[in-house]
Amino acid sequence: MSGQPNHLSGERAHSIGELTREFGVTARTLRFYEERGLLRPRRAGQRRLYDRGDRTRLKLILRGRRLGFSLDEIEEIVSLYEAPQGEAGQLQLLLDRIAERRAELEEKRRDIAAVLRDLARVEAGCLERLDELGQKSAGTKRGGRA
Amino acid sequence: MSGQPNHLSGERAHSIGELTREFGVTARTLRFYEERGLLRPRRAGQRRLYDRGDRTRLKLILRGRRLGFSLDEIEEIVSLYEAPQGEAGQLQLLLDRIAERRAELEEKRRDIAAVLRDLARVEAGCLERLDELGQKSAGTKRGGRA
DNA sequence: AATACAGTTTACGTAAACGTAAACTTCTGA
DNA sequence: TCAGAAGTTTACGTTTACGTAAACTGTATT
Repeated sequence: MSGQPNHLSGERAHSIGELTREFGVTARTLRFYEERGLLRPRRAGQRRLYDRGDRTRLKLILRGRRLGFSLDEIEEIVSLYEAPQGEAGQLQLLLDRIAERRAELEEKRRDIAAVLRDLARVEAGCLERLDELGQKSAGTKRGGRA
Repeated sequence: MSGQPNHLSGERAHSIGELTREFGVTARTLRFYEERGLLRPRRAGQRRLYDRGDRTRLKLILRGRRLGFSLDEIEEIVSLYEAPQGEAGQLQLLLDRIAERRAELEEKRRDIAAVLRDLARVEAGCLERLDELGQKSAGTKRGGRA
């Protein structure tokens, strides 16, 4: 008899202020996401109460944001997670959309690899150059003459 | 005696139209990037001419864009590639900035891994469900009796 | 009762990254 | 010579993702 309604199991719900501190976003942002339909915290009177599910969703949202997805895209991605378990046709559509997203993500991954590689090259050049400088000035700095 | 000025070596320069087709961006975008200082094509009269260096920069820009970096950030990253070979202090600063960017990129990489993992889970659920459906309707569809 | 604090709604403001329209030039082929 | 294509500048418009200010509510503390 373990219930689904999270607010009945022993999970503390969080205020909007707690959420802002925990995730480093402003209250405005959380309200905006709610207005967009990305979050649906329940209410205690007027006050918003965020349970574990809301926090999970928020994590997903912020993850998508860091990856440069628009809120529309994020909505789509998050909705994939909470798919309605439809019939065969729906499932196939879902699989297709998953495949699309996967392709995008893998492109991003390649992009990241490329940038990291480039940065490594620049870094190597830097270190080499620093080494040269170290050679030349050996004796004239810190290690002077004693 | 191989010169640096690219337009002197045997490299064809490209018009703005060619660039738009090659990279799938609009002319407005290219002009905007130039206005922002991200690109500096030379001119033949009024017309812009993009050489290999410009195309390389554009690739970097678009890569950054796909990763969700702002144009400001992209400018910073691209500028790392064309560092001025300064003295020790400058080099150290450059190394620091490279480290920062690397950290960001690695966070993005983890984010991507997480989303891919989640998508894989959803996909597995889908396939399982599809399989169940396939079992139940076996015989009543396409594979009838024959 | 007064003050403070956290939260609420409503609404206008804004920065980034272009889109779009207007009016003009420059070259090229018929 | 003239139409059409490709390019140019100038300038205002648009979307996204919030920021910010105003005015109000509820609860707790002094």
